[in-house]
Amino acid sequence: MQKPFVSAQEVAERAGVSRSAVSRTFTPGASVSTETRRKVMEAAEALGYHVNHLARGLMRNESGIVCLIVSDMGTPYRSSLVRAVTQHLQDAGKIAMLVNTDRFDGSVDLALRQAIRYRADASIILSGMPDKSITELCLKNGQRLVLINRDDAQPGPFRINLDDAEAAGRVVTAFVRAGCRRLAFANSQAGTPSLMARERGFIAAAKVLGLEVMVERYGPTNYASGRILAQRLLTRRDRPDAVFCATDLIACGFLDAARHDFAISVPDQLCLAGFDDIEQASWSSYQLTTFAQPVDAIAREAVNWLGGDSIADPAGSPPVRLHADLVWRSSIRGA
Amino acid sequence: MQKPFVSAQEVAERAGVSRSAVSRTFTPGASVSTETRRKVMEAAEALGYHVNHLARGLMRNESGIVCLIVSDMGTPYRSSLVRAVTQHLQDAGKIAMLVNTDRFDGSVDLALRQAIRYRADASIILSGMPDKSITELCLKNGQRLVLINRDDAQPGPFRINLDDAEAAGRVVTAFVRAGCRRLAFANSQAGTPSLMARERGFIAAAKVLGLEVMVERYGPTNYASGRILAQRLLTRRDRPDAVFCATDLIACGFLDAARHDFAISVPDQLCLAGFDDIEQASWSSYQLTTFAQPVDAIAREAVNWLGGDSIADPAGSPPVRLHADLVWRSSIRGA
DNA sequence: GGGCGCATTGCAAGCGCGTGCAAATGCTGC
DNA sequence: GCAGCATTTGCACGCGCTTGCAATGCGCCC
Repeated sequence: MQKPFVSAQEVAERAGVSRSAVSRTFTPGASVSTETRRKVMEAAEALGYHVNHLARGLMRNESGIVCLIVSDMGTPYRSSLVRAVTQHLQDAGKIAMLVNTDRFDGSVDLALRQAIRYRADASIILSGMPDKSITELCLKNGQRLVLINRDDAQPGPFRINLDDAEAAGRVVTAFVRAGCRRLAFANSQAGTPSLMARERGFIAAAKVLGLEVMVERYGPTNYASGRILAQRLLTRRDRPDAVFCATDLIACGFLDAARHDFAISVPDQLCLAGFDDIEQASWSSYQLTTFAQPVDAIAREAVNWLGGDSIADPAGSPPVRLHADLVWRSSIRGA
Repeated sequence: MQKPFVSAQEVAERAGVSRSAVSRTFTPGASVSTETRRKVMEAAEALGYHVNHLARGLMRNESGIVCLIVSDMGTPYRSSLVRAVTQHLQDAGKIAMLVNTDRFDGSVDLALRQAIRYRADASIILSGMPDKSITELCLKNGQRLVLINRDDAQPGPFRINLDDAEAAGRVVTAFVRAGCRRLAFANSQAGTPSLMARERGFIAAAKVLGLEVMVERYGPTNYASGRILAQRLLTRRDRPDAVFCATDLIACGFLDAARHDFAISVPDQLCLAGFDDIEQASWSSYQLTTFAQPVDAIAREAVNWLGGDSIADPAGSPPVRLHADLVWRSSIRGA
């Protein structure tokens, strides 16, 4: 199709050595004399030679490619996670392949197939849930699998989760300490494991203190849903005085609706908390009290595991559980 | 390193055909009888066979990989662009490889080297500017190059730009129509071609109407810079009554500072415009009048060009120039 | 029945690379 | 000078795939 790239062969000829010498020059830890190495490097430089990683991957059975499977990557939290993961992958000498699964359900499976085709060393799933059969196919082929924030029972993949439920408990404490009694949880209808864990944790912690929780669920996990949820919760006769939003995006929408549509003052008349600590949460129009996703730690954990000899534990290890710090801002009284 | 994947060889044996038959079955347009195709498919299914795209790329001299070179991908505009591009690439049967260049200067060159190593069919540069020598290396090797929103004179790559200057002119009109006379431009210090084009266009259009423009530049292109820029511009004796921010992110910061730190009402006392139309611009706390980046059109344009036989025009074609629609919201009076 | 054209199939070469193995080289010590 | 050793080098094979070419089989028409 196109002019072929320069090959090791050509470099070898120009340098007056064998092709293996070239190969070895670019293979760390191989045996080459400094003299031939110099000659090879010189020729390579002159010709603009770069090792063909496709061919190398073929030989080594290790492509260096890691597949990132993501939906909603235009979203602040997701994009920051993608950023962190690619950064850590690069630092580890690997490269990220990005697959977008926005389009339709089942595209996670398609994405994993794509990962297999390109012989990715691993796939990191940031959203959605693959079919059991396909994950098994991946694992059987020696492809590593990382699931981030999607704690299903499914064993085999390496899983990284947050202490969602425990975090939700901390919010209850904060709300009650601020004098709130009418608690509500604003969730999306996505039903993601981590979202549900927050919801359950919130309800459970409230129950311990003898408090009921109004739960409302609507739409996808975004700003618009937050507005709708506010509409629903703030028009109730027993209007809540404290709302935990499953996500910062929802919280932003909720807060905007509360202030602008209902003229409710936050935090005086209404306490609000979110989750993720997206950048917007810190903007002065929001100043949202929220939980910080340890994005960097998540990425580090995932990439480290990929590097390690994790064959030791045969798919039986429990999920890694990371801590989400509570970031105090002014959407809850009495910081 | 790891259990090898199942190969075409094994499928062939199981199906009782030759390896070529398997290959042809998975090559669209190749000559295979329906009977053998069936047998092959059956065996492939049973064994969980997937064509090795690394090997295929080796033969065809066409990997199907397109390298995306990005910085600040946690940012709303950038991430939405990445999203759109990967989506279009997937629809075109290609796959995106993501390289993050946040770390340091010169990493764009490193990224392009990486693209060459993986024999990417093309590289799309969304941020930063590669060295001339390295782009030449890419082009010489038959790798296609797309530059988005970085209009440097450098010919060779395919370039997609917006009508930044013209858009800036429209803002001036809107400001003047709203009765503003003291115009300002709030820019970052990044000095990106498109940012500078907006600045120059704004100044030029104002001059035509006999108006001077106060220009302030500070820091990177983000919210925090917007706040600082507000600090600088709004403490002037001849405080501006209309500010065009180079970016929505800057505009958000500027608006927040104006409202919360200076108790200035927008748009009554101050008209504001941004650029990009990030999601936050539509949030009710901002309601920013801004220019919509035609993200989808940009992505489509780029991917289409990759598909076409663009060898026809030998690097001499002028940049494609797309139009940025003005989105009217309430940060300028008199919509 | 034989010759012809066509669709299908298998063979084998080759894409660019890594690597085991054996040959070659350099060096040391006697 | 030569055996003995360590280091370096080249050869050749194979990774999984595509594809040109020749061989095979089939149906068709004269």
